[in-house]
Amino acid sequence: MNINEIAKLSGVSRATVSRYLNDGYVSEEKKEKIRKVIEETGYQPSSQAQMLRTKKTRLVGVILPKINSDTVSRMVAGISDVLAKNGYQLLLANTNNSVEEELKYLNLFKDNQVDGIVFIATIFTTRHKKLLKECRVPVVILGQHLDGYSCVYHDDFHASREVTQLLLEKGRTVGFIGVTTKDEAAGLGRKKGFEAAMKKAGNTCRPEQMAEAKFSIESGYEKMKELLEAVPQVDSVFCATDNIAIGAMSYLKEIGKSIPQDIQLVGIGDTPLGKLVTPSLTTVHFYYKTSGMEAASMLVDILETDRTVNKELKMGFEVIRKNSTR
Amino acid sequence: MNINEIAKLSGVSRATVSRYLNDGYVSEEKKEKIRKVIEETGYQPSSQAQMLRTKKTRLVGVILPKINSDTVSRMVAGISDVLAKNGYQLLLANTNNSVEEELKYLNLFKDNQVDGIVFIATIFTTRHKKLLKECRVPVVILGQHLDGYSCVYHDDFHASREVTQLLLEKGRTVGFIGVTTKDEAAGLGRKKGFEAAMKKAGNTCRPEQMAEAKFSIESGYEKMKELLEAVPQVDSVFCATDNIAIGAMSYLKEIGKSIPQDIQLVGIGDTPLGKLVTPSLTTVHFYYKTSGMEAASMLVDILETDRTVNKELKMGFEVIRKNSTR
DNA sequence: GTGAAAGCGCTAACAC
DNA sequence: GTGTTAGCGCTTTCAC
Repeated sequence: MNINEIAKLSGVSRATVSRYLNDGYVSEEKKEKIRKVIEETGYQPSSQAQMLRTKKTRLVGVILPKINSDTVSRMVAGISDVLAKNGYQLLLANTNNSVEEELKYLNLFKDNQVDGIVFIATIFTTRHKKLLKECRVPVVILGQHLDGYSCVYHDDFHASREVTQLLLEKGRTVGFIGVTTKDEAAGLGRKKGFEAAMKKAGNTCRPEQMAEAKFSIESGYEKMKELLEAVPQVDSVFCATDNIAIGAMSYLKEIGKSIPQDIQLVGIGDTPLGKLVTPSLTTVHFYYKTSGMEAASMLVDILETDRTVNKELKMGFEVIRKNSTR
Repeated sequence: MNINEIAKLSGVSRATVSRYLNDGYVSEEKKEKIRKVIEETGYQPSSQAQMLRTKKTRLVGVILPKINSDTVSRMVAGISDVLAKNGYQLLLANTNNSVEEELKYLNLFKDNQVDGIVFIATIFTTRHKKLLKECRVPVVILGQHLDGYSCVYHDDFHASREVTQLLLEKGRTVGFIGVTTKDEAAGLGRKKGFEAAMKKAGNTCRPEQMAEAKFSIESGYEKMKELLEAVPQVDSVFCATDNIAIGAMSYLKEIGKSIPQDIQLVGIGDTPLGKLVTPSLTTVHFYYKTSGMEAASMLVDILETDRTVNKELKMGFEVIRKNSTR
């Protein structure tokens, strides 16, 4: 069933059917005829032919490191809602945290496989930047900030600083468990926020009080152990993610430390887990789903208006004070 | 940059370039020339034109109820891996648990928008079945069983039965908190498994010992409260999902019941949360990511071999005995 | 308002 | 092995 058959059955030319489907510049009488035929046949225009002809795919590529992650899947939920509402479809590219895969998809998408890209980035290598520059379709970066590109990101610096200040209200010796600073947002941004708060309070953090974990509960457990062995007098610990904090908490409970009396803890991210551990975790809520919606809106806006001006949107946050702090 | 320009630059016809790109039936000499031109120009064939010409999109539509859910996102991770490995791309359709949206996407995909569909289903209405029958592209159903269709599903019945048996080892009065039986898998299947175990043990479960919750922690909390008020002597509770069990647990802890001494609990799903609550939750592990991989493999197999025979794959499970049972 | 005709970029007969 | 040619299904001038 194609447009020619519909035209024949309706007794009009295929151009008229096309007009009916698009601008609607058709007499009422023929409109009605065509409508009826389409309804009877269940005709759907071939999106492939439309794509070829119009050079628009109405597809948005979403490149992300890991779909089965709480934060990422929330972002995708937001992206998906906005795209659907605007008549775009979502092409999902899961890179499994591999830089090579990221580059592969960026390269695949960059020449009009899709109309636009939402890139949930982790780190930017020079190869990333090169490919991004070569991109012939608009890109919005989500979760990271990159100069010269439209992006939606979280205020890691201030979130981290505020939550550290909370620790400092009742803390003397503060430990830090971060993640790799190659990650500008969760790594570098949160570390700087932590340091800013410490400096302002006139407190110091020697290198042995600082550890670098992976993004996992297990790693949080390990690093907490190492940190406490190196600096037994620690009475407060900043963890760059909730998962790390939860791992740290489980180690502390295991060795009989009471939280927050002996040691207080904070995380960042406000994951479901953090609400359920005992004591519940003091953390920062980031609006992940909302940021996904914002990024998608930004992209749709660029797509619909051919605007080229870059926007940078820093999302707010909320400190969630629970029972893991004194 | 299109195939004509590449042909001109390489000094061959565009058919030869096409052969180079596809079957490779080209002399070494010309191969080399074409290779060089493609490398220099960074040419990528237009996938839209290929789709139109070949009637293959190399796209698989994945229809799912909610992407930001632990089980679904794990399935998608598995699907995504297998599709990528086989050169397919993943078109994500998030229905937000709306039947209308499900039908919309099924309708959208059914006439060759995509080469195949993975449908992570919840419930099947007659309209679902009608649309599925009209589908001109292969469909694999994931997470539910539907006669006459290829599907990959979890053994809810036996999982539920086994975990109930575990409760019955040390339990007398067993409560049940399920979910809607419109959901054949998590609702009906698990309920039947529970009842089978009860019957076999010569135990009975009166209506007031059975509740129906939504898929949320909050709902588990509510239903546990109602159940305990209706039947105070309950000493064991079967919960159809981990989240429900976690909600139930938080209510029980709140009113000072000790788990598992006063009341023992089981869930199903082995979610990350269940490992972290205190006491850790006895549950059943389903291989969600693996089932996603299996479903995608099944679909790819159908796509590559034009086979039409339906397969039904029931995935195994593992009972995870933790500390919420006596 | 409507139809004829061109052509998007590619693949697949077919002829050589 | 290679080139010529037709045509996938649609949209978009252009002329009427």
